[in-house]
Amino acid sequence: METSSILGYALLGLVSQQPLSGYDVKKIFATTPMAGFSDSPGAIYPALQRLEKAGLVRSEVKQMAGLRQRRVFRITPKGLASLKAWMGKPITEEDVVRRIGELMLRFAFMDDALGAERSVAFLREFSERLAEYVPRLHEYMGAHAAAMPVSGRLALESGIGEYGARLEWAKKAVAHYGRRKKER
Amino acid sequence: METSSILGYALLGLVSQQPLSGYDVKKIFATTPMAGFSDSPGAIYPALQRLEKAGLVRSEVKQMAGLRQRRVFRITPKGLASLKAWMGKPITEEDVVRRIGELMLRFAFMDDALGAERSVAFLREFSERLAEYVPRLHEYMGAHAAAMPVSGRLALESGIGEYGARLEWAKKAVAHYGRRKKER
DNA sequence: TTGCGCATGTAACCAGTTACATGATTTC
DNA sequence: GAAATCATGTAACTGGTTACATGCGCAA
Repeated sequence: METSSILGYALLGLVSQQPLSGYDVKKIFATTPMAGFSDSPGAIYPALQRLEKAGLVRSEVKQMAGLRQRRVFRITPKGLASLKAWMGKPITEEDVVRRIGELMLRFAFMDDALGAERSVAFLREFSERLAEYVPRLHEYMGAHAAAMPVSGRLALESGIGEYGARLEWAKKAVAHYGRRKKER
Repeated sequence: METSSILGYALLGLVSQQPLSGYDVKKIFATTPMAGFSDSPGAIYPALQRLEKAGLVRSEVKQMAGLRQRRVFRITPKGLASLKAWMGKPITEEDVVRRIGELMLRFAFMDDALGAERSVAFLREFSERLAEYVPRLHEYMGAHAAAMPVSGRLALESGIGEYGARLEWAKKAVAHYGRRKKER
């Protein structure tokens, strides 16, 4: 199974929802809260080319009325399979500690790609991992606070706060899905 | 003024507090919440070499009693100047949107390197930028929530929650410095 | 007619990843 | 004496950054 970079999966996720040109992607990265990704053409176009070479997306040139030509990318079955495999991987502690951004990205397209049930399962697993990790951060703080420089300690507090916010969010999100299910 | 990568500044910050070997750094990245940085030798040793070539750190080989030799790095005046310049840069909205991790890193060594006053100034500026950005995220949510996929909307909510946590933290941190000042 | 937004791409460079390689010292 | 840990490094590869290059269509 082909694996991609984070950017690759972000692109795969985007084109899984709707066909997009490189320029569309550029606008998304430049103007929506999907920041963190570079909106430079030197990042986006080669990444799309790599995905196409790997058979995960395919493109066709369209010239629309009046406008100049655009190369529009859409996901292939193989691409969708790769996206789903990436999303469906179990969540490790390493993921939580070092790749939290990737986890959020995995979730961001999940409802469309894997459905509500798998999304809730992801959120529960995510909560579990967070619920294990947050106390570990507190312990670390307790053990080392005295030896740490002031701003280092504060920065760690910030990190703990962020992880706490993620945990709270995950619980709320599970509850949200619970309500939606009942409503049907 | 030499500029470095994020990793470069992280190393500079660490060796500004105490002399460290590459292996010490490796341990820090592997075992403390200073995660996000790779603890692989292929990242750390070349980065230290680059810093030395740029004159920002210097190293000497020490053989300690019984132990095998270690190459210990310490910061140079030029390195300290570079670190301070990086920390002291004004905080842009771009920083808040796309480089929030770098901002936290800038702060993490700030008290030692620039002192309490500059640290508080940084926190205030940080709070301001966040206080501008968080409402913008809420507006975006209000305007686009209906058109967004479920998990996309939830992921955005998570992002908003994280930024909110950072803002709360920054306010608390300013207050913390305020108390410390009074105590003296 | 100048300039901006749309739209796509390439090329040189650099830094980080992964994997490999080596050898000393300590611990079981 | 085997295994784990200490400790430092290199090399091939890959992907992202920065900068450059091009050209269309539209509006002032």
